[in-house]
Amino acid sequence: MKPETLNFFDKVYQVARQIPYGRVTSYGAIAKYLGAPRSARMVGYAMNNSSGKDVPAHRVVNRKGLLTGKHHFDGTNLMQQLLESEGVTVVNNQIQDFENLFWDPASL
DNA sequence: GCCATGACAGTTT
DNA sequence: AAAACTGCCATGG
Repeated sequence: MKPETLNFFDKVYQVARQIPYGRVTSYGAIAKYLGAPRSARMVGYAMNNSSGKDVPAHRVVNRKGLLTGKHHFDGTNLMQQLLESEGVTVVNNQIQDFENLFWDPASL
């Protein structure tokens, strides 16, 4: 990865790191916070490259609270396990009470 | 430099 | 209301 490329990704990583314990956020929320509400897909793309980083990708889900990125984790239910380990209830790859657990980066 | 892909989101049928 | 389609933007080939 080139240093310039990290520009966008790094921003995503920084925001993702700000996600409090037991909280979740959506790609669109992060993208919007970064000033690129249309680049929600890029956020997920960045997460894919977050391997080896301190980025809690398991706390980032789509706007519906669905664990769309669970496929990118090692196991099949690893992402769900991590969330449940933080006190987040997940059923059928979907976060329960998502609206209540939702964390907006603008809340900083 | 153009074509294809993707962990989303919003709009339309 | 549910499902399908398109738009968007950055990355990789």
